[in-house]
Amino acid sequence: MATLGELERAVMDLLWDSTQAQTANDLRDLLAQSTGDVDGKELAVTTVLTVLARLEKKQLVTRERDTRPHRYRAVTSREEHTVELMNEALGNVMDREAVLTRFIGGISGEEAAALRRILNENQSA
Amino acid sequence: MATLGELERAVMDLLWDSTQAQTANDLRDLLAQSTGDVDGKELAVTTVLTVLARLEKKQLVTRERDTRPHRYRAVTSREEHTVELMNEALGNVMDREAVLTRFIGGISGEEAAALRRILNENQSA
DNA sequence: GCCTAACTTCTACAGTCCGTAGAATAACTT
DNA sequence: AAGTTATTCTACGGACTGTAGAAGTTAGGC
Repeated sequence: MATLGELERAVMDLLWDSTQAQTANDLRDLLAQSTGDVDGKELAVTTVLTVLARLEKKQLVTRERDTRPHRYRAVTSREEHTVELMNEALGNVMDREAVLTRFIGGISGEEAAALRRILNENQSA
Repeated sequence: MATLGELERAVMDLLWDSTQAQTANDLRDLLAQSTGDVDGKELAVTTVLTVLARLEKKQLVTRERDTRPHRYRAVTSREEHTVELMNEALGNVMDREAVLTRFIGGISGEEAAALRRILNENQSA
């Protein structure tokens, strides 16, 4: 699935956090703000466009080509994407159960409880 | 955690599949065989050594420096490594429960059953 | 109908990572 | 000491990422 670079990741985070489709200019401004640091660094808009084009090629974003400033949106939710990553990690392994056992051993009691709930719901469905 | 290249991954797979620590020469031979293809391509041993050095820097392998041909072994099991990857993927997300819900939706009934078992064991422990 | 301002695409370059391996160096063996 | 075997250094090409200027395109104003 190819891992994301830092800026690519930042852009995806912005797209995931907004249901609206965003223009490159919007994203550039949001990036300038969201860098926590007060360094108000503004990227060139072409930089953002390049990154968006690459994300589009990776099929992580789509763009509306009919509106004039093109508008971009994430193809899948952050959660869906995360699940894909998890499955990708799991993909190479033969003993999936062993992995899941360890994985569960590491999650919080709350989450374990949630998992139990989820599993039981699915079971009865 | 940095994603592995193809050769790095192949080397890790060999190390994970053998409890014995392996020398670079052993690994070179194993790689030549395990490439499925009959192309018996043998890498230069220095290539294998370079990759091992990089994996060591990434803290995925350790080497015994006292034996003369150094011997290399994986630091963690494949399963442990996979869990780390999964947690890394999960790390950026706020709504972990949503991810886990989707994740579970995608696994087989068998695995779901195994999960239930595991969760219940851990609960009573 | 043409011009300008806004927008998009093309091209480019430096930095990092990976596959690959020769050259140089170090360590045994006899 | 010389030869053999193993390790480290150095290097290079290709891919990917951050970055952005240059060139091309489009739509609305005059």
